[in-house]
Amino acid sequence: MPLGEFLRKIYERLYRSFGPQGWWPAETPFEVFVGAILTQNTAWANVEKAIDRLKGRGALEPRRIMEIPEEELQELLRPTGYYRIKAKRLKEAVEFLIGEFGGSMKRMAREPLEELRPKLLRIRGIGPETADSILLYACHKPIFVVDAYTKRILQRHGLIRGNISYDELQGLFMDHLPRDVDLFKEYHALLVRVGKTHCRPKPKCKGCPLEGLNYEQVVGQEGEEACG
DNA sequence: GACCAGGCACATC
DNA sequence: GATGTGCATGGT
Repeated sequence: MPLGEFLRKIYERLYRSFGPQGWWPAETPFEVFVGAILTQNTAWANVEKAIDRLKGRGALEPRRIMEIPEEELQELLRPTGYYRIKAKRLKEAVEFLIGEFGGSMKRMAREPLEELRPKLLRIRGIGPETADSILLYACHKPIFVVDAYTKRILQRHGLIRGNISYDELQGLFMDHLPRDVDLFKEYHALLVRVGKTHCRPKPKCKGCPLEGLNYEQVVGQEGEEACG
């Protein structure tokens, strides 16, 4: 079975089971920008607390972020963990946004993907997943977001080995699926959705919509350990 | 109390 | 290029 067909099969099962996820959970593109940084290795519930604190201060806009003293910003971000480093990272990222695009997410989104992605990656604190989250969910660019769940799920279902790189894994989706923004948004959100419920480090395969799906079996090779 | 969460930078081999 | 470590709170 071609890889693209298998990837579509996964998507179909997830979508049928969970429905549209409507990602990213944010009111504005700038909120996506901030959330993408704050959620690094952090439970989303804790990110929401920090976002609410920023909103409560009317601080969820580029220039206000820059005005807040760093120690104060640290306190606002405390619930997300890594709050000292995140306060610094957030300021650096917002500084870039203001310097490059006058603080306008709309203007940033007008920049072509091929030019914008390298610029984001040059910011300290923004790695591939954070950059791609911003590109896809705030700028609506056709790029696939890879995260820990993506890797774990595909590994458990026999598509990849554990030593695959971010770029390779991203290419796997982008080379075998139509480059459709809405599809990419929904697909990543669904992977996180199934990951949270079933594909933890300790698998909870009961009731998982992907149960029994294994690429190695499908293509008739020696079966690696399937999920379930 | 251990384990985990929608990573990333930096050092070292 | 692969591997190891620091960063830190809050939920299960």
